[in-house]
Amino acid sequence: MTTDRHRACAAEQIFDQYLQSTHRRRTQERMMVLSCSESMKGHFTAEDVANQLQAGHNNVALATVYSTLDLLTHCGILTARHFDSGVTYYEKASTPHMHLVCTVCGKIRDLRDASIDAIVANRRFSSFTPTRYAMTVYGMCGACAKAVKNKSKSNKTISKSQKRK
Amino acid sequence: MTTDRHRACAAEQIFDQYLQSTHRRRTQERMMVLSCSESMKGHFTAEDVANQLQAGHNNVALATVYSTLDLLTHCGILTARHFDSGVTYYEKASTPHMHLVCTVCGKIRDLRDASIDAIVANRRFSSFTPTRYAMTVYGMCGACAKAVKNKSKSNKTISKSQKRK
DNA sequence: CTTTCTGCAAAAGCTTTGCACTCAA
DNA sequence: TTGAGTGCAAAGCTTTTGCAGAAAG
Repeated sequence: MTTDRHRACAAEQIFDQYLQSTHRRRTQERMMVLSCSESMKGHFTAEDVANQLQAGHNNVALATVYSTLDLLTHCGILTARHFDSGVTYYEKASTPHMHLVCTVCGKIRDLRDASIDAIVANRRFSSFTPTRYAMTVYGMCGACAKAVKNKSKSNKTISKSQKRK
Repeated sequence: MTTDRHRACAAEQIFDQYLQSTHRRRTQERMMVLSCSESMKGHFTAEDVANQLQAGHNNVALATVYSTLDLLTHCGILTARHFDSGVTYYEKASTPHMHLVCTVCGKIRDLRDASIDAIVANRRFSSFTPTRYAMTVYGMCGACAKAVKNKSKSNKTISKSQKRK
């Protein structure tokens, strides 16, 4: 709670400064997209943000959401991710970590592993200079494994909200 | 050379058997997409295949290319990859490996690292059961680093053929 | 012959762009 | 006041779908 609020506060300061230094305007829409992003749990899409804002009767055009998410990514508040679909997912920027993606229900879990970080940091890639890595492990989450075991006769129990494309 | 031809031969056998066992037809178009894929170096897109076939006066509709690449992926001849764009890249299936992607010119390099394989194979992910991983390291390739160093005044030397989206 | 596959074109899904109007500075 | 930002709609790109005609078995 407190941590989240602190983070949101810090994010606003970072964004303010970014807007100032790049001579952009501090519009209501941009601030709404920021606060909505900060309120999101885990991974979300541009459409998720637009929908959530709409639900709160704070309509912001999808095009504006996209452009603001782009700004938030550029100033380091968000990180953009691409998994096995054409959709761009955003998440609050944090320390490097890998993602566990369930290929059945689509759920995405974050997982930190120091040994991966160490490999990227210490390995030599000959003339290639690394700046960041994306590590995704695909498989089946516990819930889906249980569902498969329990009900092997009724096929496909994909929770609609999780399935994309 | 010889290895490539052997591989292509094996791929044709695998595909033939896959088509038979799934009661699909062995059409000229499917075989053309297969042989074109086998002749490709590194990573390629559906459009690359369609263009190459067209160049050889063997037109195959893009929709057919997509559907065949999908079959080839399902029977294990190709692997589909998604980097930081909405485009699907294909490559000949092989042992697990990571990708080095240059964020300047877009070049993709394969790199095998046993320690990554070992981490995924031996690590416990609590209730999550892994089936495969995708590890991508983003950064700058040697050629681009050199270009930046030599010509810091002339900006942007992105080779058109490599740049996507 | 029968049924699947292809080609073409149209549609779909995500994202970007163009333009007149709005509003932050 | 004024030019950057917004909303809306239209376009762009990659990928998928529908359907009449082609061809594999």
